[in-house]
This record gives sequence, structure tokens and C-alpha cells, in this order.
Amino acid sequence: MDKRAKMTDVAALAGVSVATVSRLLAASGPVSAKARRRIEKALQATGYTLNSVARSLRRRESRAIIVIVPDISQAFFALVLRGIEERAIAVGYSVLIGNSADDRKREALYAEHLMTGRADGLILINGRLPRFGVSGKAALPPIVVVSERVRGASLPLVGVDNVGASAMAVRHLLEQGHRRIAHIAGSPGNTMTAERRAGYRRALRDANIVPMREWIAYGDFSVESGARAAHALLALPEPPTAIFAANDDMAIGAMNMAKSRGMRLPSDLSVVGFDDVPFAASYDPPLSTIRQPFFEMGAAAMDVLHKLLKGQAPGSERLLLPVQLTVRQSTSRLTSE
Amino acid sequence: MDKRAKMTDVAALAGVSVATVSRLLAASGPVSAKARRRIEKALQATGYTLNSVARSLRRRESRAIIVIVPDISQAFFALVLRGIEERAIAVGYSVLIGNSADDRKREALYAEHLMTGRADGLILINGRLPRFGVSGKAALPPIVVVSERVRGASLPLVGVDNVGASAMAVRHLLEQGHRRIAHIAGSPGNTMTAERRAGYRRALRDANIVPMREWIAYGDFSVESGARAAHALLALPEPPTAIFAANDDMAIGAMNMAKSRGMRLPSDLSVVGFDDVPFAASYDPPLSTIRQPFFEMGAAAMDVLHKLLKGQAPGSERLLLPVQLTVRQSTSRLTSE
DNA sequence: TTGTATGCGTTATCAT
DNA sequence: ATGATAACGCATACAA
Repeated sequence: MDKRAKMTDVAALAGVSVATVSRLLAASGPVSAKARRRIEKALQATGYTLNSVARSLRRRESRAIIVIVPDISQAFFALVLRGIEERAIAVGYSVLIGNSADDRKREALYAEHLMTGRADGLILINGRLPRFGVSGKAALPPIVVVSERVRGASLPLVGVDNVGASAMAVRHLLEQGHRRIAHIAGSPGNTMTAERRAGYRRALRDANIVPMREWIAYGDFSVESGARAAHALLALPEPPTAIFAANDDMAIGAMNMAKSRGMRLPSDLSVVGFDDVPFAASYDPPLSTIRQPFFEMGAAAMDVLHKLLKGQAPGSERLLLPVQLTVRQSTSRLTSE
Repeated sequence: MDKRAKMTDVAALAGVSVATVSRLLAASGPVSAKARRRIEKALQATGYTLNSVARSLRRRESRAIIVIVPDISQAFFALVLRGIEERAIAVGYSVLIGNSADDRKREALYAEHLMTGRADGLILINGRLPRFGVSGKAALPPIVVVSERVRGASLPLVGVDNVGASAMAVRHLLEQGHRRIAHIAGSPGNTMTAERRAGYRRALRDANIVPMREWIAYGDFSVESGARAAHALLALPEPPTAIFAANDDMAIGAMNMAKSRGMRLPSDLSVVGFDDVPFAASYDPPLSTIRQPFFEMGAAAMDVLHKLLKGQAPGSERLLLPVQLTVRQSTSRLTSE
């Protein structure tokens, strides 16, 4: 028991063949009660642990997946990741981090892991497909996309109905009597940006309000960009009485900007966000927002991937999870005008 | 190029032996220019990708590490993780997530990965050592600890000087004229809690202030616990004029509580946090806090681990990175009393 | 500089 | 129910 025991050692000590030991450990075949007892004793005695690399080589699977995200340190991604991890562990997979930092080289590097056998499947929370080596249009490995659709590829997706959710957020504002409702949109290129903007517009139109072009300001999902966008919006001749931001960070930036201009929240300005990151509830005032089921999205994505990994076609190409409008104190009835 | 090519195929196509191909790919021996050319052409033609599982088996190393954290979705851990990941990728390692959820079973499961060869080393941001199988006191695998010391084991650590940093935070408050300075401490069991509390006490004593027992309230590092602690503190007959919280989340909870009691910040109460999580700067008022070099801590931890992995003893057992007092608007001179 | 041959620790096939 | 043995794909000792 000096150097790490291998299956041969266990088998020798138990007086059986390696095949029998393997069958027991992998539950891949019959083993008599007697043999089982002897092997179990030998396992104890040797302190044996399976070499999972050898197993992987033989089985041609790594039982690991990789998750590519732009930035794990952002709450949204970290929360989804937790859901993935939780579910992965339950079905016997390990998860590798692929922090892409929006760098294509990095993405390609991580995609390589799929080709080299370090990972069996991929979850993309990235918005775009990495380049897979030079291997032309060979069959792609199992991939599931979370949240942000990737263009130009038809991959199973787990996300939310961004259009509907955004419309819901704006309807909340409308119900509070607001009419001049602005929107702080995300990065222009993004598909989520387009969807949330579409929901915003649709809700306004449904209320017979024509969405003015200048009511939309673009940011990049960061707090600072939200502040900048709000600055532009509040400088309008007829400033909005409410803002729907495409995510919580920008909503918070907007609120900071409003405060710095001496406005009171929510009386002077109502703000709704999107995500419900942990911090949203702790801001002053607590942010009304659309809660995305991060954890469940991650878990669902892993479930879909697991099906793919088992060789089953995914149940549905698009799995949209329900969101929830969470009303806190950043929104209120329109009073003065 | 139908099924995945292996080295044998490349070698055959290039008219050389697998050994030569291997030498080229691993840069492990001489290869003539001519052979190199032919092999490179064959690599192209076959679309070859290395099977890293086979390589791992042969080399007896996985080139992966695992990071055990209580909760990746907490900013602190996510940020350190980014540093780890960044450095790991640079030195050719993959990183496996081990979200322990403070569950010993989980920790043990992840520790198993080290024994089964899925990972070569471990970074612990967890505060305690997992149980490694039944293998008694066999040699531990390479382990580096980040931030929170683990008791009962002498492992290389990368962190900050919590005592000194806390004293610095409190000194800042003292310099602003505050005398009745309270402390919201973390979870009682924790070593960080003890260290930061010690720094708090030391700074007070150095200023010839005797730290009153009732000035310390305990939380659990969460926003809510910070609010509860502040509630108790502010209900004191002689309430503090300033609070030093052991982390930003609790500081924010405390500020929320103060506001809800109608206090103005920072004029009625100064608050200093610890960490400088991304959100600290976006709160109202922006939080004065001790900035921990998260990213650098992660990167440094990976560096130390890498040394261990290469068989070198770690340079120093305790690597303490410098923190920075970041003064924002949650602290101000004591005016009224 | 190159090739041959063996082993890394499992699993799976095929007999028995 | 069990055992012998051939892969899995790569790296290296050794010989050439």
C-alpha cells in the first residue's frame, strides 16, 4: 500500500481476476456474493482508488463538460454556473470552466477540449459559437446554449422569453400610470438586446403609445453605461417618468445618475431592471425587476446536455423558463407630471 | 478523415513512425526539418487532434486542477476564480469547479478527483480541508489555500493581512474623528472573523480607546445579517458613529438598516466594508472599503500551485498580498455628537 | 535523427 | 459467474 494500488493488485489480493473487480466497480456484470466480499476486503486493504483517466481512455468518454462564459465573475453567469454544476454532479459529470473574456482565441482553446477528449459536451453562455479546430463541418459535439441565442447555428437553447418578459416589465410601469417610458438597451449587436427592446416596444404599442426613437438609449450591460444612458434620457426636453433597463446593472447605474441629479426615487423616476441579481434587493431603493431563474436555467441546460450525451435528441429545441416580475420599491404610481 | 484520426494514421500518412510524430507534437525530441514538413502536412490532411486522455494516462498527469469554493455565485469567490483560471490557462492547466455548498460530502467527492487522477492539484477557498478517501495520512496532493486559513494543517496560503487591513480601516475612521466605532464581525467560527476583529481591536487600543464588548455584533457575512447586527448596534444607549464591517455585504446591510431608521449617510453614520466587491462602488453612498486583490490572489495561488506541481517546494508558506483602503462616500468626518 | 516495442490502468469480448 | 486477453492512443527506453 505504498504506491497507489491498481486493479491488478486488488484482484491478486482477492484471488480473482481483474475482470471481476472491474465488473464489481463498474456494476457492469454479475459478481458472486463471495467474490464481492473478498474484493471489498481487498479494496479496503489496498486503499484502492480507480484511475479515472484509464477508464476514460477505455470508455472513450471523459464524463466532464465545459462551460464557456464571457466572465464568471458576473453574477448572471456565476448563478447559472451554479445550476449547471449542481445538476452535473448529480448525473456524474465534472464541469470545467471556460472563461472566454470575449476572446475568440480563448473560445477556440476551450472548444479544443472537446476535440481532445477532455470534455464530452459544451454549454455556451456566450452568444456565439467557437471555432472548432480546422475540422470543417464535421459533426459538432453535444452543445447546449443558455440565455443568449447564437446566430447562424441551430442549437438547443435554454432561456427565457425575453420579449414577453420585457413587455411584462413595461406593462407594470404602464399600470402605474406611466406613459413616457424610456428603455436602456444592451449592447447593440446582441440578440437579447433586440428581444428585450422588442418587448418594450410591443408593450407600448399595445397601450397605444408610439415608442419614440429618442426614448431608447444604448448601453453595454454595465453599471456605468446605464448611468450614461440615463444621463442622455433625463436630458430630453420631455424626460421620461420611468425607465425599463435591459438588465439590473444598467438599472442601478440609471438610478445612481438620477440620484446624482437630485431626483427622488421612485417618486421622480420609476425604474425596472432585468435579472434580479442578488444585489438588486439590497439597493436603495430595492429594485423592481424581472427575475430570471438562473439556477433552474443552468440545471435545465445540463439536463438537456445530458440527454444529448446519452445520444438522445433533445426534447425541444427551445426551452423557455418562466420569469417573474418582482415588484420592489424602485417603481411607484405616477403622481405629479 | 471520417473517424477521428490518431497518431498512427498521421505517422502512416507521413511515412514516419509514431514516435517521430509524438516527438514533434510534444517537442520532446529531435525531428528533422524534412520529417517535420511531412508530418505537418499529414496533420492537416487528417485533421488530427491529440487525444489528451491517452496522453494523461501515459504521462500520469491530467493537467487539470480543481478549485473548491463554498459558492461560486458569491462575488468574492468568483473573482478569485477568475484569477486562478487566467493563470491556469497560461501555464497549460484546465480548471474544474468544485462548488462545495459547505457540504462535506461534496468536498470529499471533489477531493476524490485528486485521487482518481482527474485533477493534479487543488486550490481551497473553503476554510477547511476535505477528507481524502480512507487513505489515512498518505501524502497529500499539491494543495494551496486562498484567503481563509485552514486549521489543523500547514498548507501554503495566499491571502491578505486581515489584521493589518482591518486596523487600517478602523484607523481611517479614527482619523475622521470617530471614537465610538462598532464592528460587525463575520461568522464566529471563522478564522477571518477572528483576524479582522483583532485588527479592529488593535486599532482602537492603539488610539487609546478601550473596545467595548457591546460594540461588536456578529453576522454571517450576508447582507441580512449585516442589517440585523446594525439594528442591535444602533439600539445601543450610546450608539456608534461609525461601523467597520468585516465584509461589504454586511456593510451594505448595515447601511440599509441605518437608512430605514431615517439616518443619513455618511453624516449620521460612517461605514467601512471589506472586500470591494464590484457592487460596493455602485451603492448609494458608494462604500468606503478595503480592496482585496481578488484576481491577483487567484493568480498567485495558481502560481504557487504550479510550483508544487512541478515538484518544487513553495517559495514561502504564506503569501500576503497588499490591500488598499478605498475611500468613497460612506465615510465622513464626525461633525455633530 | 529515427524506429521498435512496451506499458500506462481500465474495460469489454469471448471463452470457459 | 469467472478469467484470459486484446484494445484504448500516446510516450518513452532503447536500439539502430
